[in-house]
Amino acid sequence: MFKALSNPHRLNIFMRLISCCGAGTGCGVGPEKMRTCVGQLGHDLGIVPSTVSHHIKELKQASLIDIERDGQKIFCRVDPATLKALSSFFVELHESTENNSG
Amino acid sequence: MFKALSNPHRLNIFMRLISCCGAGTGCGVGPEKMRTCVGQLGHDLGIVPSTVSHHIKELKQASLIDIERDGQKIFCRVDPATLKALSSFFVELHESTENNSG
DNA sequence: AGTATAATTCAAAAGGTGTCGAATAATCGA
DNA sequence: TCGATTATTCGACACCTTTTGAATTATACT
Repeated sequence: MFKALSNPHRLNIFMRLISCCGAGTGCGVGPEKMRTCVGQLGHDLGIVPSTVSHHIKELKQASLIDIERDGQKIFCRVDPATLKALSSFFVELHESTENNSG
Repeated sequence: MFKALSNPHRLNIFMRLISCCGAGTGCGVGPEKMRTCVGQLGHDLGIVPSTVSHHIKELKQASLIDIERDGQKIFCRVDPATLKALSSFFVELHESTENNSG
């Protein structure tokens, strides 16, 4: 997961997905302005489709995002379970060190 | 920071520092069993000193750890501010998506 | 079927990363 | 100062990543 987030483009994609659509809602659901597809991500980030596709695959393999086809387009959303796990992971690390410092 | 944690050896070092010593206490303080130096990390992980040194530098540059010399040895500790920042970062991401899903 | 749109796969080039041994620097103890 | 211990720097090599264009696959529309 850290490896997936270590690339600036992938982190951008991840943050974009966080802000454009809730982790539980999924992209492609709701009005058009809440949708984000692979092509749109590439256009906004200034990278060609093949590169976006590669990064999307990496994020998916790391379980950071889910993908779903809707017609010709493929929509992405953050995986809520993974985000929650990441959050818990760091909270627990932080708490474990807080205990030792007092 | 994600780049620094993306390497298995560096993540191992980071986790070792988390568990062996509190982020606020620092290594090299307290009884010997709570100390962890560069050489010990290398011995436990099965990698040569030069490689450990390289990884330590990467972690330090990412502000994930602090280093401190104590005699011949160099002791490491987790940077508490960075760990707290990481924790807050994911907690906020998680909360922002929780709001959207309801 | 034929065309257009969207995304993936593939091969290749360019650059980055991880690893180690040898050499170097820093510290301690005698 | 000398030798031992500890860690860093450097050079080199192998491997991995990122990126792109061209070709391919999948879908939609007529």
